Amino acid sequence: MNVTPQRLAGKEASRVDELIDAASRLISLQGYDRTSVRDIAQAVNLTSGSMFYHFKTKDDLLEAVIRKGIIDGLAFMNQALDLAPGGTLNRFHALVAAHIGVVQGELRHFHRVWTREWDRLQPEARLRLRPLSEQYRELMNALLHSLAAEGHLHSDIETARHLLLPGLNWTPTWTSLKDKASQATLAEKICATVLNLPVDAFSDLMHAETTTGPGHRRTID
Amino acid sequence: MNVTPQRLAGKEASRVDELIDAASRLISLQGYDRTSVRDIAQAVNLTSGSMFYHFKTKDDLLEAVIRKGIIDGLAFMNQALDLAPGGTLNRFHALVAAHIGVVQGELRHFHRVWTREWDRLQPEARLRLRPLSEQYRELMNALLHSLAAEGHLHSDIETARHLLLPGLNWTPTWTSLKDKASQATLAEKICATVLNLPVDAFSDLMHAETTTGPGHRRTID
DNA sequence: GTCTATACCTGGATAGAC
DNA sequence: GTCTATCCAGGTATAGAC
Repeated sequence: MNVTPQRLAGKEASRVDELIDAASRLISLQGYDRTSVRDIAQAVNLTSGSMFYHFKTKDDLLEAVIRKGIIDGLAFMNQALDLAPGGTLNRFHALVAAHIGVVQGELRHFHRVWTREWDRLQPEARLRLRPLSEQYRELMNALLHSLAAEGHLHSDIETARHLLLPGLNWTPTWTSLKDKASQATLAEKICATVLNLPVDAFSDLMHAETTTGPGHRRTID
Repeated sequence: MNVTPQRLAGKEASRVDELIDAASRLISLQGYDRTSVRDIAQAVNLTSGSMFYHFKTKDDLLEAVIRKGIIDGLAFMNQALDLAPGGTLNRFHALVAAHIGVVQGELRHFHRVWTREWDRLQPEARLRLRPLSEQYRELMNALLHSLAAEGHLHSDIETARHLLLPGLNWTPTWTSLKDKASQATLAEKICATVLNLPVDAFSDLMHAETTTGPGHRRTID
């Protein structure tokens, strides 16, 4: 909403952006309460006093971190969907892989702050961010509906989402996958699990779909 | 391990127990860092100074809370398994329902502290508690293996557990179920989802098993 | 065992010089 | 915009009386 103080001139990240970045990293690693304003300011070579020029309170900074996390995450997910081959199974896999990318990749600190510190937010801040996070969840929801419509998913959709998302968000506690390839592999395993299939069976189904499938995206050319 | 100061005489909970109880509630609601020793002490009509007679540090109290949470949770789960009718699907449902009971019932504050504050523990404390929490996870693991052996579960077992447990633990964020009946209903929905079945189909399968099933528990009488 | 008093520290936030 | 200096609230933990 607000234009950054130094009228977003060239390329160098504004102080606000640097602060948001450093805060995401430190809060993700130490937790909000254990991360002092002094810590964060120091990380970008500022003194604590100067931080309050850019953010009125520490809580405001937290909100900014989470907002950026959701927005960047959404962009990442949408981009993955745009690049995904047609066919519901392929798109499902792409979305799951993308979410794993968010949770394990460069956005991982933002995402962890989002999920772990969400209820440290002031109630009004939660209200402001809610529509954004709904959008995120809705992406997954839509795909689960498609899976059901095409007869792949037989269970209750809400319940499936309630198992899938926390499970995905929790993956960093038992594995750490920085590269896209291993993220895609994990995504296959998880997609297969949601459909109660062996991984190979899911793989085959998915690839079959790309070449001969219902082709929601196939052009007629 | 240690006998409580007042040689565990009659029935009244010792001070230590009261403190652990109050701490679990407050920490669950406010988070560890935002809950002061003064808060906790006051909740059981003590002054902060007196608390340090029972626990050397605040960290020790946190460890005690989590330890009790795991131990009581284990007891609850084992009891549920003992009472469950024979048949793997029934036992699976009983275990899932029991875990929901832990997460949503009287032990919910303990469980939340366990999952949310685990990484605030000192590394040595984590090491001490690890064997206990492994035991808990192993209960679910064993049942997923049985499900696979009997041809109900086709996906990778580890992955299934990695989806199931966080999903279960996260239920309080979207629903609050205090009574056993609605907990059992939710458990059915979740079991069905793990097997990618409509709820009714799972229900039928499960009840069929009780009357005619493979009967691991049926006696020959 | 529990209280009171207090030492000691670190946190968020502000004021005013530059 | 950033720094320095500072205020003040609140935290953990200890000492010693009762």
